[in-house]
Amino acid sequence: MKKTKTAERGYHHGDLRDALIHAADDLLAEKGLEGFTLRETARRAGVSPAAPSHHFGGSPGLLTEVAALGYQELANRLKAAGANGSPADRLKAQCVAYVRFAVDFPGRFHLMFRHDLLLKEKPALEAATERAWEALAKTVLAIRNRPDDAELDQDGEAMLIGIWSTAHGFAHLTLDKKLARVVDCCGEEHDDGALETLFPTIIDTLWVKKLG
Amino acid sequence: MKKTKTAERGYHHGDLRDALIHAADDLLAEKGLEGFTLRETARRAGVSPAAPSHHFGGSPGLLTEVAALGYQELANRLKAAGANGSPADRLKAQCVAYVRFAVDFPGRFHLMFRHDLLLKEKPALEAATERAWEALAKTVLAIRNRPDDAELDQDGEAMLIGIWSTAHGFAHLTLDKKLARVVDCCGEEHDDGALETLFPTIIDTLWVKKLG
DNA sequence: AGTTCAATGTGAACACTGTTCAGATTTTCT
DNA sequence: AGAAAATCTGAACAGTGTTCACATTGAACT
Repeated sequence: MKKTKTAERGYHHGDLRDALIHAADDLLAEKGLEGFTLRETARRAGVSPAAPSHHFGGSPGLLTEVAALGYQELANRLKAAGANGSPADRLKAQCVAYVRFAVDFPGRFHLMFRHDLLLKEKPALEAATERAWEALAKTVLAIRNRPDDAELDQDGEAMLIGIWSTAHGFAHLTLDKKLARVVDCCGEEHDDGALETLFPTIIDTLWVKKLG
Repeated sequence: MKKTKTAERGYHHGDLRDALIHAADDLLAEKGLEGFTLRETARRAGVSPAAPSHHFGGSPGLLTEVAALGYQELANRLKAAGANGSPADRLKAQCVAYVRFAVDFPGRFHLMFRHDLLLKEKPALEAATERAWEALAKTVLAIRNRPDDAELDQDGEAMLIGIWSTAHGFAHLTLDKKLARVVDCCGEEHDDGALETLFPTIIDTLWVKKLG
């Protein structure tokens, strides 16, 4: 069965798989994606450099697992943000939640969209992606006065892609500090300032104003 | 003076600087950003592995030069797309041009927004970025019925950021194949299909409809 | 002209990286 | 118990970016 009393300093770690995933996630949070290293992950888990490749078949295998975790967290936040309020409020809250996730976890976020580092066919990743996607889709359905479990029609999909693109692009530009020049005139906390005030305004004028 | 008859197989290459930049650009076009290597760039230019670092001080120095080239090309395309037509048409054309640039040069595009690989303070990069930015700004000014050389007010900047975010996010999602699931129902050439039909529709309903 | 001098490029080293693979170690199954 | 499967190691390999003493060259200055 599962080793519940593991991590006793044995030759066998017990649940090295999870330990490696979390070590990689921690490393991503500390040093960012560009600071990530398979060997450093192994070092933190206290195992040999070859151990991760043994469990995950290589670097992409491990990173895919971390990315799936990221999509899980993102889906949770999107669901929470889309829980209450009018459809317009839910939409706005979800867009802000999307960007806030990127700002809170830049390493995870960058990883999640680096398809050159991931194994896209992995079911864990696909399922987690689907959950995040559906959280947004439900809000679009609500906006368009459709039942919660309906299929998105073509206009709905276009709207969803547009919303996603706007949030995704804003997140990327924020992380790449491309908005600093524009925003630094408004206040010191430019990241939060742009996210908490400017970005909701954009979403509002873009998607919400035309609904009323 | 400048060696015009260079590349005669001498110890001194003559204009190795430009040769390295173009070798790197070619490599990016062939293998993408993840396939880029400083040593391979040197190999293609027919020089030793240490030569690039000597000229550019390291990998980021060289890549920054390539990124500046990319911003130049992007700015040219944006300017061309925003040359004729109504403000709304110009906006739509520029957004499509933005995404088309990303699809045509994924290596360059990815590089241009990887601030961890670039030296942001380099003037060549800053100037080229500014040119691209201004091409979009002029269109926003036209939409808002302001003179061509006016300053963007706060609403204008919000609009510009929103437009940029939408195009940027759509470009990223397209390159990361995140839209395949949605678009593959519409046709085989899904990339071009989404870019030439779906994306203009999105921009249209987002930004243009509210102008008339 | 000849000689200095800075620029330009080399080649070998260094400290890394991801990956592979035979073998050591441990658990699990029969 | 013994056999088989799972787990982890340690050393290798090819490849990377970067550094540094040293070669080579073109230009500038007497």
